[in-house]
Amino acid sequence: MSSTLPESENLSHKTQTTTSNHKGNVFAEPQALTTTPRKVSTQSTMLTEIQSNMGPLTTPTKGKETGAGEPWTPTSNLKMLISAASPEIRNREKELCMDPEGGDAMDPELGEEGEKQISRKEKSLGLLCHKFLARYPDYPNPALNNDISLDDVATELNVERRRIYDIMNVLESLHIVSRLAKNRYTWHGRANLPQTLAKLRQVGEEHRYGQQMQQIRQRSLEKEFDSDSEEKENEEAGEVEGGEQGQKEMFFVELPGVEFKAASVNSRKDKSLRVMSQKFVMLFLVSTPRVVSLEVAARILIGEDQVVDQDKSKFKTKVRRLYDIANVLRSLKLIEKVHVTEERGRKPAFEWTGPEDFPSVKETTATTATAKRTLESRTSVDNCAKNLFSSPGSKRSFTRHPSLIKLAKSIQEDRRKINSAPTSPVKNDSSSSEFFPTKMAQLAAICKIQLDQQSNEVVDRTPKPAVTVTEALPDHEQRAAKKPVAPQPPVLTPTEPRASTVHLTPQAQFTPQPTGAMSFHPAQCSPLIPVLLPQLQGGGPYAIYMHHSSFRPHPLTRPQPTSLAVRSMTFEDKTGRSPSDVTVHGHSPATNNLPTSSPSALKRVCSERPSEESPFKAKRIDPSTRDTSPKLCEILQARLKARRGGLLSNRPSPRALHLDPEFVNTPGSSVAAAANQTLEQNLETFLEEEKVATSDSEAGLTPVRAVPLTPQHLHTETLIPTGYLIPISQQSLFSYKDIHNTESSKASTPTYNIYHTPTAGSRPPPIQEFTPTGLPFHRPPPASPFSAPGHRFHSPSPAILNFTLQNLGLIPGPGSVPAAAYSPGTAQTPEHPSSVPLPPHLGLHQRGSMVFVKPMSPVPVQHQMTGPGGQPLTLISLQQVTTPKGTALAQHSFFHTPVSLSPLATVVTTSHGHTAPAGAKTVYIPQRKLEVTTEDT
DNA sequence: CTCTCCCGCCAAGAT
DNA sequence: ATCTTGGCGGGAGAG
Repeated sequence: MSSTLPESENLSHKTQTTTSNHKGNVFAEPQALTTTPRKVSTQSTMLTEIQSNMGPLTTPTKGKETGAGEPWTPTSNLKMLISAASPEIRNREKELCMDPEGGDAMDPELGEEGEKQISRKEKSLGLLCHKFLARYPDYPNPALNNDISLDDVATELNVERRRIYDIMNVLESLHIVSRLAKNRYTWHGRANLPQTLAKLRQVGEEHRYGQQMQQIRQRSLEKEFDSDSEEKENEEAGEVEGGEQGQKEMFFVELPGVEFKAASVNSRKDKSLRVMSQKFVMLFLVSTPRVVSLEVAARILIGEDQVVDQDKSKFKTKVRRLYDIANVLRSLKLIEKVHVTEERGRKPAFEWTGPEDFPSVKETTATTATAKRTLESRTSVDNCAKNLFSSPGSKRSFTRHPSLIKLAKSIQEDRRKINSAPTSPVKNDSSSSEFFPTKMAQLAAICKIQLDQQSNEVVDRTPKPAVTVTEALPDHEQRAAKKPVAPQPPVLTPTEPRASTVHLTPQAQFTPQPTGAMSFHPAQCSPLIPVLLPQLQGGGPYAIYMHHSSFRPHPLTRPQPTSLAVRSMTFEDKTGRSPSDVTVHGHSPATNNLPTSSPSALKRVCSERPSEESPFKAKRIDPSTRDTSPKLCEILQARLKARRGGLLSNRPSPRALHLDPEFVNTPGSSVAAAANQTLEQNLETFLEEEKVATSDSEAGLTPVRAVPLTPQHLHTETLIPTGYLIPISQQSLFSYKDIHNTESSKASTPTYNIYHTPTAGSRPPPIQEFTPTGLPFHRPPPASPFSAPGHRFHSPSPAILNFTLQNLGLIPGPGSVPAAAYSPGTAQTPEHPSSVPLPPHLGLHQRGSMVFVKPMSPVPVQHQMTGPGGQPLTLISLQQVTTPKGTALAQHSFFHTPVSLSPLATVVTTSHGHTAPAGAKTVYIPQRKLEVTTEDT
């Protein structure tokens, strides 16, 4: 109420008389209207809208305000709500992570205070971004259409379009969204983030940003000494860096595999925001302390151009932009503001709080190499497609045209098919992977997230050691605490204002650093919780990218695995024992792995840094590529796709959607079917495994399965578990990892983990602790050596054991259905008895059926979803129980398909370092399956 | 004061 | 020509 409104605003307000048009599609915000018509509120909103009037017709253009009958903008409510929330809260949110609950604010009618003070903060880009992010899940189900309409968003959030562009540009730079067409963007969420970061890091290294930063820092010091405040200077220094020269300007870095965002790149010389944002992120990724001061960043960013002049103005402008970017990144929780106290004083800076892991560069490179190969082989067609879309530089003309994009996609598909051809050895080209990887990644991510969430509760991020950070910390801590579990976020329709607040909650969940944070957690909490996590490494798609720049000759020579090991399982111990038909192709030395990670953290658990993994992945990939498996995958994939398309319509409920539809649908796929039959036998074994797994899941154990895959394959994965979460104990995971890394690495053994669904209960962290021994099953008695104390992770998951045993023949096997019986889970789960919602029976016995959990997105993604209630869909919908077949298939596919590891896998793998004495533990699991695949074919 | 960074003009491109 | 994107920098709020 206070009168003090910014005058301008008041003035500006125009009535938004424009009520009239709204295009239909826009959904209106339901709610709306709040009582308070506050003029105040109106202010900004209206502005934007006005012009729009004209637009109505053809394009949906800006909507005017939602028409709804009320003139008042619905959004205004939002604002009000927000403002209503106490400022402190708001701040807190901003600073803290997201916050969870948040809910407070809303109800009050708020009418009262209204917007009154809309302090600048309320309008901050960061807050806006938050609101924006709250509307979409971090890991959206790829199946859904995750389109974002700028108009709608602008309307709903009640901001000018201009502001949305700022956000979108940054998000696009991280591949969180990609531009589809004119007013449309597609939401990818964080699924691609790991890849993107890996890529950016790589590029950053190539550009030697680290060095440049160093130089700049030094320079500045020198200057100081000198006395200067002025800047005279030497550009030379800048030039020296030279890094720039090389690249001159870098273009927008894309993830080829992922989607081509081709369109996006376009025009406007890609100067700014987008590129700037990427560079900025790169700085963090390459700088050792992970802290980058604004000044340094600005300098580097300016760099290319004329370092020389360094006008103050230019600098200033750059800084402004950096703030804009930083605000968005902050909302993403990738960075946090801090102050660096340097010699002279404290300077504003930002610290990276995002994921550290993600596939290391190496991987990337490896990938790259692979890609190269691929390229070589690639057909011209491919190239064309790629070039058109991927490379920014060239072809701008096409860029935005939607039709082209489609064309390109179709081409790629074709290509894919071609590749799949048996003969072609090569294959995997990045491009083909396109979405799939993404999807996979997403799925994986989802799982991961859930895990994270669970783990998070307790955890916090470790304090960062170095950096002199003076401020902010407190908040962070709090934020760390974010909400643990799932919440049920009230799902609101996006439109709703209130919702926004609410949304936060959900977001929080997601956000909580699924990606990055993890690293931290481990350190602290590790003891109890398993955090595990996963880093997502790669999100799967590693293989994909190709960088122009990066081609390096890395010939990775890897032995190709002749065998197709499709999946390998590992189980502990028994080193030799594993029936390996799996091929272990030589293990690579896997040397790397250095954990950059915190030394301190070490807890064994934590230890695993993803980075290490990289090697593995690469290897895995390779094999897979070569292997037949890819083919299968492709085929399946193709089918799936086809099917998917059809199916989509079918899907019953939205929830189902969340899960991967494809997955569900699968049954239909002829291929799969065929496979089934043939496979069945084999499958059964698998099934059992599964069952076990399931049961385990409850228990908390995770069985792992690995399958090699190439990115392309990934999509196949889709089949897999996307939605499917099963609880697992982390420990088991780790152990697997270890195993893998050592030897199996090469053999691609992806593992997949099962997580519990959140709903399922939050399983308490402690669970991990229990050793598998509890299991009903026995472990293989003999070999227990692995159990040796040293290993950090003790026992392998029972499931695995079972599996192996079965294979070995020790256990009865498939025939008996025992899964349920086995279900170790029951026995084990100590903790949350109650929690378990999905009891064994569900998962377990339905063989086919899997438990699906809704992926996290509480948020109603698309408007469409509202339904199920805002509730997060909880859980589990069993999938189609009805369709038995389908389910069955699904499973099969599940097994068969080479799974990508993607993030999940990575997770698993991580721990190398720790692994104890290596040799002993590693166990390989036999994978049988390839056969299956082969058969199919 | 400095740090942040909102606002929105207005141009470049797309249509 | 209109609309969409988005560079850019004035200038004001926050600290």
